[in-house]
Amino acid sequence: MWGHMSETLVDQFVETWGVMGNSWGVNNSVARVHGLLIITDRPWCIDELVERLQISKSNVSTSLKELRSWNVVRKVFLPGDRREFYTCEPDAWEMLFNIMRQRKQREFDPILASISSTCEQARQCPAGIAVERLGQMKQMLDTFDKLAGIAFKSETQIKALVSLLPKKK
Amino acid sequence: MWGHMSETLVDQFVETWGVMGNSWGVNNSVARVHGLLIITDRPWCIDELVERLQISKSNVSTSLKELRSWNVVRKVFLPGDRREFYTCEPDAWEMLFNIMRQRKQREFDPILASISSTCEQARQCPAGIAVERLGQMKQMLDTFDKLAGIAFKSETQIKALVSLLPKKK
DNA sequence: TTTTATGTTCTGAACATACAGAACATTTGA
DNA sequence: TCAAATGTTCTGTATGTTCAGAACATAAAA
Repeated sequence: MWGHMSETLVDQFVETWGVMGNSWGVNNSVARVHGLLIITDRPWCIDELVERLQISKSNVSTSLKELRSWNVVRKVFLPGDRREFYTCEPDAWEMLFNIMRQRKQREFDPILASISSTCEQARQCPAGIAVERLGQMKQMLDTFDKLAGIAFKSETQIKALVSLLPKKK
Repeated sequence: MWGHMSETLVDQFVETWGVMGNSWGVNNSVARVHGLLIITDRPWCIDELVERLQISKSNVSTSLKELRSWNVVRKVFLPGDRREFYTCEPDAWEMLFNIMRQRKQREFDPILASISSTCEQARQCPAGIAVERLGQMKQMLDTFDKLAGIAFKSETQIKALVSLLPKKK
């Protein structure tokens, strides 16, 4: 009806996306819902997702909430239908950048702040291995921070650059 | 005895490193052992770690095994001591690259293989949204694979490049 | 050999996470 | 109003993870 790929192949992709989520600390259901939205690229409502993925409505509901908080999924309304439909960011790279931005903000920035604070306190200590190592770590995190800043600011250029890489292996 | 930084600051760093591990799917004990080895930069034996971190010997033992499997910690023998000591990779960037290499191999490569296989099977299907999206995903993962290959091969240059970035915020 | 020092693996209890179903809330149409 | 449709949040159970202590293994010293 919406695509021409067999159900089995869609399942295969959804399954793989779920496994990938696991590696990255994303709940399996969340990742599978996301995978299905990605591969089918059309709006789904909750009950359809329940039926297709065979998971509970509450699970689908919370998974969608999570996905929206990562800015990779959004609500859409279909004319003449009062149900809420969900669809994912259509551009794969844009999706990736959204996720990276969020993760940096939630998981990296607080760590950098914490290390910086420890580093600051350590300035009163006499020099030594520990102080030196702490500085090294902070410097590495700072570099990461800077690189991320550059990448997120020049997103369009990065995507253009990436598209210039040879396509075929 | 080994450094001049206060115990409290070491604890602070170890704690932060543990939290950071959590974000990245690394067990808290594993990350804390690693954090302590990083910040003190000297060989520790199991019983010392038990005493310092107040966790069980079995926990320390398995944590060290895990860290060795990531190539970020290695055994060393001190002359006249039959205990096994453990120390971490001294270069922060080298450490990061080791971890990235391992994670790519364990968590990314199998996903890429799986998606590629699905993609291959989909070539017999008539064109459609799903097939197109699948191709997009594969292309993105391929690009990542290529970039990682380049980065790991030119590790030294990357490190040099990174060191050229302005140091202060 | 036996004992002691050192490390690893096994086991069960405590803790955390995932998730279905129930209960609740809200909106729309009768 | 009330009933039906749609979504969200709560609650208890099942499943998975973490980790201390016990049991086991190995090697050095006595």
